Amino acid sequence: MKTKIKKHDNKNKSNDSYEKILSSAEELFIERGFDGVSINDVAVHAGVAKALVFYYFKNKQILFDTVLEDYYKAQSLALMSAISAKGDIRTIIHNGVDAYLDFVERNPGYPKLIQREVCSGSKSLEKIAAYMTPLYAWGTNAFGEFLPDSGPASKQHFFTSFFGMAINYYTYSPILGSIFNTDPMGKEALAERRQHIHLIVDSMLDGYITENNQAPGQE
Amino acid sequence: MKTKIKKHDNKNKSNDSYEKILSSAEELFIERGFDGVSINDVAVHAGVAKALVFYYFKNKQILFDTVLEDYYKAQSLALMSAISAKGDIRTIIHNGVDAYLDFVERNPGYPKLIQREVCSGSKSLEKIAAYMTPLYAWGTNAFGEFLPDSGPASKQHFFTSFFGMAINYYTYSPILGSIFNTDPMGKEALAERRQHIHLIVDSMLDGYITENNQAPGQE
DNA sequence: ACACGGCCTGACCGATCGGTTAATATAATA
DNA sequence: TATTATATTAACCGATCGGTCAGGCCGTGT
Repeated sequence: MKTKIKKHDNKNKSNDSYEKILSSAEELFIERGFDGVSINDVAVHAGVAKALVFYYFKNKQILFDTVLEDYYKAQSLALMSAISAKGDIRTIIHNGVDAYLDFVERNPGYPKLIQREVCSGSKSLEKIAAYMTPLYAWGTNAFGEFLPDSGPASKQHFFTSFFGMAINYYTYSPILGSIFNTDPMGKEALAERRQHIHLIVDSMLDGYITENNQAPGQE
Repeated sequence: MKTKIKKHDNKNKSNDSYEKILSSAEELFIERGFDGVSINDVAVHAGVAKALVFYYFKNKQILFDTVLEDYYKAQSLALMSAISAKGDIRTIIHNGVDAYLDFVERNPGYPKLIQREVCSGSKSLEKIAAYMTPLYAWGTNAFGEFLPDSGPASKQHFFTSFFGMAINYYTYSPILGSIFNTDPMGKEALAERRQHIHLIVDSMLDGYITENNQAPGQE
C-alpha cells in the first residue's frame, strides 16, 4: 500500500502549517511565557487562522506542552552521546558540560522557557521535572564517584550548584548586559563563559578528588 | 499643625485596604507572575472591589512595580550592614552570603518573582537591572581583591557563578523536590544548603587566594 | 461524475481582561 | 450642621481571551 499524507498523527508531520504554528508558538512562549501569549498571537505570527491552531492542538496547554516536549527531545538527542560516555571522570564531566553548553547556545530560549515555568506553579511542572530527571541523574552519578551521598558536600548539592551556575548566566543575560555593560550573548562572551565554567569544574575536581576518592571532611 | 490622614501619598500608609491590596498582589504575582494574575484576582483576595485597586494603583504595571520596589527596599535593608562591612575578605564574603540567604529564606518568593520577569522581556527589566546593580557591585568588588578584571577567571564571572549557584536552588525548588525526593525548602534542607554554599566559597577562596593575591594563571 | 476526508477559514460564543465613571458612604474640618 | 476631602462601590466599557462551529476548498479514490 502506498503511503500517503494522512491526518496528522505525530508520525507524519510533513504538513507545513503545523510546523509553522509550532515554531511560532515556540518563539512566542520563549519571549513572553504561557500566560503572556494568546492563541491569536500564535496564529498571526504563523500566518494562519486562529481556528487552525485548535485544529492541530486541542487547546493552549497541549500546544505549550508540545513545545516543551520538542525541546526535551532535542536536548536528549544533544546529550545522549555525552551522557552515555565512559572513561576518565574528568573527561566525562567536561564533555557533558560542553554538550550541554552547545545545546543551550544553539537554543538560548530553552533555559528561559523552563525556568519561568518552574518559578510559576505551572501546570507542566511534573512534565518538566520528568524531563530534568535524566540530566540530574547523569550529573549526580558523575559526581557520585568521589562525593558523598548526603550532607552539605553531597553529589546532589554539587550538581545543583553546577547546574545553577551554568544556566543562570543565560537566564540572567538580559540584565547582565546592562550591569556589566557588555553583550553576554555575544560570541566571544559565550566562549569566555565556557572557559570559566570549565575552569571551575577543574578547580572543584582538584579540590575534591583525593587519592582514595574521598571528599575532604569525610574521613 | 496636627497630622491627619490624607490622600495616600507614599508617606502615610496607615490605610488598611492599601496594605491588603499590596500584600495580596505580592502573594499572587509571586505565585503566577504578572500575566497570570488579574486585577480582579487581587481584589477578591484582598476582599475589596476591583475599582479600589485602580484607586490606589493607577494601573496593573504600577501595582507590579510597587511590589518589586517593596522587595527591593527590604533587600537593601537586609543587606546594608553586610555590604558596608569592612575587614577580612573571607569574613566579608561569608557574612554577605549569610545576609543574602537570610533574606531569601525569609522571602522565598522574591527570587522567583525576579527570575521570572528577567526571563520574560518584562517591562520592568530596567528597574530590575537597577535593583540588582548594587548587589553585583558589592560582589564583584569583594572578589575584586584577588581576581582579575577580565577573562574567564574574572571577578564578574565568579560572582555571577556564585549568585547563580545560590539562587537557583530556590527557584528550582519546586522540581528539586520531586527529583531528589526530599523537601528542598524544609528547615534542615535549607541549613544544609547553606553549609554547602559556605563550603564552596571556602574551597574557592582556598584555590584562588595566593600569597601575593593573584589568581592562578595570572602571573 | 461524485463522494470523501484532510485542510483551512470567518463568524461566532460566553467569559474575562484592564480600566473608567458616577454615585455613595464615611469621616474630618469649619 | 454644612462642607469638603477621602474611601469605596456597582455598573459599565470596548477589547481580547480560549475555544467552537458550520461550511468551503481541494486533492484523491472510485
